[in-house]
Amino acid sequence: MDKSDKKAPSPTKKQTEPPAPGAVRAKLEDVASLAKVSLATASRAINQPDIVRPAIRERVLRAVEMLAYSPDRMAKALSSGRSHTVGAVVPTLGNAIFADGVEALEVGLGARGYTLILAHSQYDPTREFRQIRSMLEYGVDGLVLVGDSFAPDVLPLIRHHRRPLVTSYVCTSRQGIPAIGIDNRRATYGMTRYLLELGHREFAVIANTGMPNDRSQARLDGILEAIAEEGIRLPPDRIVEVAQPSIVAGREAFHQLRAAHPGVTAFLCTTDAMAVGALAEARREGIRVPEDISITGFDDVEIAGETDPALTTVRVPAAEIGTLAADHLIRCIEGEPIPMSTQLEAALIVRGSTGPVAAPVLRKRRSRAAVA
Amino acid sequence: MDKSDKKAPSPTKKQTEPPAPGAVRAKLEDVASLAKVSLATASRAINQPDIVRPAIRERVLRAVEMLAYSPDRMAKALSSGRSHTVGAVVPTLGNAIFADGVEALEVGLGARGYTLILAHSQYDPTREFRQIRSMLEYGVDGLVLVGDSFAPDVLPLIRHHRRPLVTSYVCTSRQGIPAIGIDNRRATYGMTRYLLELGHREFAVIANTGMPNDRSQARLDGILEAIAEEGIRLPPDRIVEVAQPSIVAGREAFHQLRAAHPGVTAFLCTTDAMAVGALAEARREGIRVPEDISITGFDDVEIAGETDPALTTVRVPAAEIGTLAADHLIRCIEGEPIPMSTQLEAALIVRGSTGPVAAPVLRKRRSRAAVA
DNA sequence: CTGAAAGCGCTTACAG
DNA sequence: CTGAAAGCGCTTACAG
Repeated sequence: MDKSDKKAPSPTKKQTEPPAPGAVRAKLEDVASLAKVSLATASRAINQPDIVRPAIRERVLRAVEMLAYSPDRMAKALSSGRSHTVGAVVPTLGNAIFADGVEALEVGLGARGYTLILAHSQYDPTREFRQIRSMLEYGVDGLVLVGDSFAPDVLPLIRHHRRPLVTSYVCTSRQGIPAIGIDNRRATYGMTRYLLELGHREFAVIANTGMPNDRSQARLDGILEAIAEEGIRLPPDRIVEVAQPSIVAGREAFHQLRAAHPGVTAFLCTTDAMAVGALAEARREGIRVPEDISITGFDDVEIAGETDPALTTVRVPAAEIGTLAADHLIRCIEGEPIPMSTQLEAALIVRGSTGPVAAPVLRKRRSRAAVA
Repeated sequence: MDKSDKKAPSPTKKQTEPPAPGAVRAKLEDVASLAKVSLATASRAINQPDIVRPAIRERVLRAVEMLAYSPDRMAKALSSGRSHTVGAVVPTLGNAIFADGVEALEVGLGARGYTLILAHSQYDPTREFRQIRSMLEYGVDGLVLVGDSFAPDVLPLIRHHRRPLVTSYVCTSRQGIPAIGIDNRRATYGMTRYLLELGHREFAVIANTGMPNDRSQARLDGILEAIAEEGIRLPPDRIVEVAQPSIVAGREAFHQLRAAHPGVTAFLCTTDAMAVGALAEARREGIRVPEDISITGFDDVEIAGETDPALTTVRVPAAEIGTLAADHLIRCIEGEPIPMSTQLEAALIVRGSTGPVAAPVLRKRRSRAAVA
């Protein structure tokens, strides 16, 4: 019954380390019999300590120690109906706001005994649907998603499995999903107003709306709304829609926009990565920022503060989103009420890449408008 | 027994979509009775189709369709002893090489029916240990880790659970773990030889070895080895060790090194992020790159190709590492043999941030050395 | 507060 | 090729 059939593996073995390598993993039954209690009591001593007499509890806990017992979570999940698992599907880990959000989510989940199951959709709704279905089959206790638009079957499927759901990076949902995030539209609206006050009237936008992306769409809408109030409309050829928000995509889009519309003074990007690319391309073409043109980003990733000039952008509180998503989802899983809408601040971060519009540009404006 | 107790939810309901929202999730037993076969046969028709008579198989599969049956993976795991789950713990998602690696890992796993359980350790061995233990309790079928140095109890624990293990971002392990990655030491050795051939003799290093990090340590060693062959030694104050490989950390380290050692002509960073910071700081201080000094990175993340000048660096094939890690681990789980060491190419990418050492610098060299 | 027993939803020898 | 039954390792009413 003891390890006497094994020679002492090493003379340094004296702490509570895993039992002999050959030993088989202990199960609750082993704990129970070693502690001379029933299975039920052993289970209770571990999971609801207060409900069992101290003396017995101690005996069980000691047995747990001795056997290096760790519960089989699959069995636990099957019998209790709860897997203590949460699924998250994000568009990509390549964008720091998602990487940071996922990190915070994992920490928040882990702190409360939940395990994270992660997948990324690459902005593809079909992939996203499959990931979600797979997680549901897996038995996740809840789901955190991104945004508010999904493949048509997604929500019915989740409801069918009766699993709570939380969405993130947006602050409201039209589909009745609790949301934790920012108001993307309002953020770019504010950003654009700031540019208008600086005197800008000629705008162009680089948006990663090439793939379904309601956050970027909302950002684009916020821009259009703000300039519309000043009577400015943006012809379609002043908006470049890219699929992946990369630096290179930003660089190319900027090059194209600048060539077609040399009179534009303000280039708004719906993502920092694209703005970094635009900035790099402007430098390469000898265009001075912010003297000749202004460029803005969105996200406030680390590099945004380190470019030359540093980028004016909007801060997305990614870690906070992840932390709150974990908290709200767990509360939801455990039957507590949570707010349907949690709006976090999306601060406008003004740095060196934006400035007052240069006087001469105003002259060009009318002629360009005529061309369009 | 049928859904006649519910009014038709909507007139558009005709495809194979989830059953009425109120319907309870079907289990294998429901499938079996609908198909008029035993539980065992239903199970076989789904999991080992070839072993069951075609007519019956069809009947079962039709029942699966009708009931929108999806197996309970927890139950499956408990009874089969395999969870079809793989755990991965990486230092952080903040570095693109890990984000990309995890993405590829997840894709590779998903393609073969495995689910990814993810955690990050923030370079903390104690956290890593806890994550691993939690995953093992969880019942993962295998583990992918990073590097070759772990908290002392990690390997015994994994062995105790008899779970296969693969490590990544290094190409060999002294602990007998199958490894998939690059030869970090050799990569910086090559990089340094290249700088030596350019005429550099005064070096400084910014390394993220502030936290345990055998990859960065190996990179540092490669540098020291190469210069040692030329009879050059690096005094400790020419090496700045930072904990987190951030842009800001690189900036500060560069500032400090440059102030203390103005004669240094080559600054090697063990990470692109730090090199980007160093580059930015050099620009701010009016130091020309590569005319006055050379700066190198490691990783070849996207931004490395977009700085001005673009960064000379080493390419880490992160996606390939993730893909191979998935493949090898699954093969290992399924009892197939795999190579113990898989070395991927770590190409030296020469770009604009490095150049021949400037003549005048050679003059300064001796006096500076005297100062040190 | 404790125990005997049923049950979670599957898989898989073991017989037929 | 198919079925009846045991079993995976826990939890949890239900009695005492």
